[in-house]
Amino acid sequence: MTAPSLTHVKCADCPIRHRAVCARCDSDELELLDQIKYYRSYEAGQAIIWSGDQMDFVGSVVSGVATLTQTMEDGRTQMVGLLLPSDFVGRPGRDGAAYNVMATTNVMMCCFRKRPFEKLLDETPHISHRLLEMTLDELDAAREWMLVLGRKTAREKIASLLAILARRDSSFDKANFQTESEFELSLTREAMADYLGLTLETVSRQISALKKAGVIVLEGKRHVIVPDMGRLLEEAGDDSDGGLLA
Amino acid sequence: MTAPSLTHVKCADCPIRHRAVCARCDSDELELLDQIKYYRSYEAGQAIIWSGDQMDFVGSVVSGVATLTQTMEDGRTQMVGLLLPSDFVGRPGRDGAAYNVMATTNVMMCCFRKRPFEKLLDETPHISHRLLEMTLDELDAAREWMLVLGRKTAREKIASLLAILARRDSSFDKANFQTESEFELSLTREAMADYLGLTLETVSRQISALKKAGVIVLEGKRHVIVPDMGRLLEEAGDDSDGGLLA
DNA sequence: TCCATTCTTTGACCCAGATCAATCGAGTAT
DNA sequence: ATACTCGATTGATCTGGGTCAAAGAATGGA
Repeated sequence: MTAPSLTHVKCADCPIRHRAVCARCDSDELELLDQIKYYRSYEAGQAIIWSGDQMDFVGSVVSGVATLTQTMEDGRTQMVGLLLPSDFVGRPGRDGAAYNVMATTNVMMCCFRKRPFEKLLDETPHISHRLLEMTLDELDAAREWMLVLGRKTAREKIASLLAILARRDSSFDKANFQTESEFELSLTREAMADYLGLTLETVSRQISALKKAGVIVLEGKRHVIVPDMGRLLEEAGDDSDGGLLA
Repeated sequence: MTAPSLTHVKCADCPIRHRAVCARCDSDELELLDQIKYYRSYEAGQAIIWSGDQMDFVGSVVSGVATLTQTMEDGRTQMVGLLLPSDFVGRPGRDGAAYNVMATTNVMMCCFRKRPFEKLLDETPHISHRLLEMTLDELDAAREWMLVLGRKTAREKIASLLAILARRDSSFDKANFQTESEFELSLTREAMADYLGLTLETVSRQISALKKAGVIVLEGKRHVIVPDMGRLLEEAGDDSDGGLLA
């Protein structure tokens, strides 16, 4: 179940202690990866990639939060992915970007030049294997989100999003299942609305409602405390474990 | 762009002229595939897989239509994927099924026993490579559907679904772009509703509206004629090519 | 300090789509 | 024929969330 992580592998020579590809790589392969690797930072609000642009790299988020969004001509936008640290960006085998990628907070990306990375992929089965696994995980996540978008109420949508963020945030440790969690809410109300297929007003109202009901506690506007994760998952309409133990 | 298809490869010894894995395979590999391959048919309405079940095979749809659905405890259901001929089912590297898979019409599946298929995947980079490509395509499709679910009106949703079906149905040839299309609508109003995050009544009303507006013509309840694909795509809120030429 | 800007909250009202209910075929079993 | 079923249609009504509008926070210049 816990395959060698493609990310979050400590790396002695890397200032941010982040090796963005594969724990199973031998030192020659890591050498190759280092040669095609570079870091790049983006400021909050800045575009990382515009839909349709040529993409000459793939990579993964080291720190910060970025979003994948799709837009219709009339301006309606839908977030189709949330990129948290360790998430992969880019599509080997295709040049044009299919989505807008925006930095929500300041973002540090670990990038690999695309052509050499694709070459490496062809020559190194376990990297390609791991990438397949990650893509299948993303597909599962996207499909879970389709249920949220299609069938959940506004309140359930908000609770689902908060549950995801709580789960992904460092302070929540799923192995040592704890009922309390606490995290920084790095999305604006509008970004949440775009993720949930709602308006920002509805997001604000439902957050207030969850606050009033004691499901969450807000410190300031952005710091969220969840006194009881079970309660939050109930509000999200998830079955008891909410996929946390999956 | 048009990589060797994992499916739809003619196969002399196969009664349905469908080789479900890879055009680049050499004859030894095809031999191996044949050894782990079997066909299985399902009746309309029958479950192919229940969420949570052990899955001992992966495979692809040869004929018919199947659906991937997720269900909440209270019965709300959301279709998260539509499986048309050539679509792949199953997740190498995971045993439990994550969704319900239901046969909407009579379905013929080409199955591969899972363990040997995974072994083949490990040993045959181009199969694994092709599977990655297909998974990335599915991910794109899922994300496109998130936009539909989150931001489109009921009418646009119906038009989007009809456009997808028209595109996938044999009679529509995207290389030779034609303005008219015609296909069999193999989903009930309820199944469409589950795909679109609507109720079956709304689906029925919007189909009636599109019919009245001349966007589609119905012969009986299930045979759809689209006099002008451009018009349909407009109704779907898609940009002009609607991804048809992507 | 005082704007100005950006994000957020809250209120009042409205409407697209849900809900509830009745009816209408088209099979098909009796 | 008649009665049942299952899907589809259509109508009447209700409501969750959208829309429009105003007013609070928080931040950052000048």
